Amino acid sequence: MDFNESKNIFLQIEEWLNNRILDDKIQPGERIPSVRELAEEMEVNRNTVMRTYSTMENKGILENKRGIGFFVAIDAPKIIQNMQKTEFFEKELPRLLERIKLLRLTSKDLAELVTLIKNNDHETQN
Amino acid sequence: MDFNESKNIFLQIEEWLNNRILDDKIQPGERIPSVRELAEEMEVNRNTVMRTYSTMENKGILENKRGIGFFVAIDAPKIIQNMQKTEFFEKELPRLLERIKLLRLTSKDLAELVTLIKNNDHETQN
DNA sequence: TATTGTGTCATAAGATACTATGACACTAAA
DNA sequence: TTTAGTGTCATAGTATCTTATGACACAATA
Repeated sequence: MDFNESKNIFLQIEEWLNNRILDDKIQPGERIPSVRELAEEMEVNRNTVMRTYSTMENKGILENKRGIGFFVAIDAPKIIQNMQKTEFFEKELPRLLERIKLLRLTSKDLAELVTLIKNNDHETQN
Repeated sequence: MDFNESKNIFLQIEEWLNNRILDDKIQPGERIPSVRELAEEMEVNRNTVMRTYSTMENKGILENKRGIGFFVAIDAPKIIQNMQKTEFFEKELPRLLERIKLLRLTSKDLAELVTLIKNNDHETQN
């Protein structure tokens, strides 16, 4: 995995895992790779992965069975979604709006955005 | 200034300065606060500010006159805009699209975005 | 010239992230 | 019971960011 130099690795792994859960690539109740496995796969130290798993366990996203492994909590998707939605509207969106203003982005740039979001309307009730 | 814990301080200062330049709060040719001044104002070490100024000088955003101070380069806004536009379309936008998909954002959430961008159309030729 | 404010450089120290490694407790399965 | 795979903990070392501080060269000004 290629990591962003300006952000902690264990946080980037958490983000990666969160996205996989939200995207149903890992499902609630399912077991995730062991600390050692993921560490080797990502070419990272055991302790770094351990730190990711621990923080996610504290947030209720992961559950742990000693001697067996880590599992995705049943309501993990909901927890992640709530967390990220808050983060999105309170920090990322304001930052995005500011960026759009400063960079003078136009409707042409917006096209792809709109069509994508329209599709979400059809899937969910609003 | 309140810094984000998960990102280097000297980078956050750079981002802050870039935004002020793009927003015309600091204009090309204008002198910016001295290393010591900004360090004190932001409650940060001199060397940290120095690092920010140095990296920005290497990018051509700032110019330096020894014994006098740092100045905003004439074409600083253009340089910053090019850099950020690239960054935006190659990294932030893909990340945003992914986030929208995962969080199932709807048109209601999009409203503010659209109106803002429409305004940019009136100001710029496209 | 003397003073003050610039940037610049060097050194040391602290904090934190990450790595490397070993050892131990627990669980499942041969 | 033995073995292999889990998580867990402790220790030490490395790298990087940040701080703290002093000293020096340069420029503007009284």
